[in-house]
Amino acid sequence: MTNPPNEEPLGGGAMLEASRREKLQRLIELGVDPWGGRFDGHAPIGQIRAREGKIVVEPVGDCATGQSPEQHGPTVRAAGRIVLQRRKGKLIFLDIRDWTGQIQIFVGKSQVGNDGWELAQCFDLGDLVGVDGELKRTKTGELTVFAEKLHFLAKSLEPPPAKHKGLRDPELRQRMRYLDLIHTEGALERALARTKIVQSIRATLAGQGFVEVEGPTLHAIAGGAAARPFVTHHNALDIDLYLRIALELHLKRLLVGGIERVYELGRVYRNEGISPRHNPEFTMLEAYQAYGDYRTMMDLTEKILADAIRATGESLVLPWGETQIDFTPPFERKTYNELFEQHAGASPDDEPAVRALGDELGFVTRGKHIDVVKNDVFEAKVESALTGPVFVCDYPASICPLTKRKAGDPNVAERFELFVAGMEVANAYTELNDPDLQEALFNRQLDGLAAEDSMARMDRDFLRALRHGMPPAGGLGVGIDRLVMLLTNSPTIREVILFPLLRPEAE
RNA sequence: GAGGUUGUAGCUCAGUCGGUAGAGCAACGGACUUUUAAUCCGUAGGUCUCGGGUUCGAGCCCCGACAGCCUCACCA
Repeated sequence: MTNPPNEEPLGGGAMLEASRREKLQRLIELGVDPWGGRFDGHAPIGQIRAREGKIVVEPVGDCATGQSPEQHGPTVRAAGRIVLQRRKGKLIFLDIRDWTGQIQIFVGKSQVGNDGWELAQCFDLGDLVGVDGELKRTKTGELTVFAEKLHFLAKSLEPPPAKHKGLRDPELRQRMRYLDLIHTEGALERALARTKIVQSIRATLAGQGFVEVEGPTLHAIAGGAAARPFVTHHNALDIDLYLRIALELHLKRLLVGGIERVYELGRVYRNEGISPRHNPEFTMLEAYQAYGDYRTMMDLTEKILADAIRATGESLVLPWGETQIDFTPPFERKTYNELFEQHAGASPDDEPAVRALGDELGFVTRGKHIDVVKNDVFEAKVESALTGPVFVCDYPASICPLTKRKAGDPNVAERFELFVAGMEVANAYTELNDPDLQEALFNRQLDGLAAEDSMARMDRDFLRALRHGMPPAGGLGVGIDRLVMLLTNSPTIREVILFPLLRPEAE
């Protein structure tokens, strides 16, 4: 390539793009639209590969002379992105990839003719092309489409990453997820696995008679969880609104309204930090079943998980890092106190010992309710030990403001959290439907929590709904992103969220 | 928000003691009709993240900013 005179020599990146633009120009001169158009009748590459058995080998000639036998294969049409290119004189070997697989294309000058050969001279790595040809094997046995006609479908003007190492920089992988999906081993599969999991969850719930609804994402009162909300503003009404932090309170209104099995699977927003397990927007499932309780939701949880794993085509024993997790139901069921005793090294009923543990761990314990201290200790000492899957059952009532108390023991709430690999992936209650107790719990400031962080925002309409009578019910929440992490062996939430929050790119 | 760590060609990465900026892939030119990360010959490509400072001299040392990652905090 020569630079026009009187112009600055191009830098590396600009030079790479210029060479591609030159080929784009050449395509136009050949009368080819570099941006292609509708391309009918092509088969997914995975399906094309499955037709390998249709290749017929006729041993013509003499085997003794080493003459290669004649092959006849099916005529196929494929479309995909060029991911590798090997030019060898008047031959080109292309590897093209679509979302079902990858296959080699043989382009010979005499086989595709001068027009086809000229077209192939305009190919760059990353271009999208189509091909008609015969499916056969090469001398070395590689399944190959022997091109008879080439089609240009779209030009790629940016150079792709290093052809085998791909994108390594996690920042680039997240900012340019499109490149990550193309070039990172397993990235596309993981994205599609997430879709399969979500589809499976919807199918399981539908099979159990649940209906899906869409609650509001803009809330006047952000309730249903203890989290700081994002604030936004409605201009016409001139009011501040909050992005929802949970689905709970509106779904329960629908329970009052007679939608007896109801769920929502959608995005919630929490104005908090980012970590390998947290993204400010994440996907939550909440499901409510009238006349059930938290045990009903345990069975449902097991079914949702087992179905989802089967939907991804995996066995119920899944790899997780260096270890494995067995998701075969039923999952272990242990009480909170039992696990506390086992892993924290103190009796949960021995208040001085629990407080001492809290002090030891560096928590502020003074003036805090014993259950808050106990839960701090639990989170620090017990949760990480729960490789699970294990249902942690029967939480201290005072840290569960939306949960029904156990009959005969007002200090214990009918709640479970499902832990796997030290992560909470599900949280379920026997839902509190006593409006007076609910109001009292909203009113009671939880010890040690600032008002803006607590559940203590009063949603009066929700209480009014409860006063109209909510059926006793079981409710379940599942963090979909974390579930997908576990089911796809992904160490960070950023691997399973296509576009995680990043600071804006500097200009 | 705090601490640690990383930032060098389009991508992946080297860069010694502070002394003229390196490789592989990709690109460009050439050879090659069954390659497999093709090979071989040649060419070009740099605001060393940004801004200060120390120094005769900074990719390297110091200060600050920006961004990613890790740990912690908030939280699920």
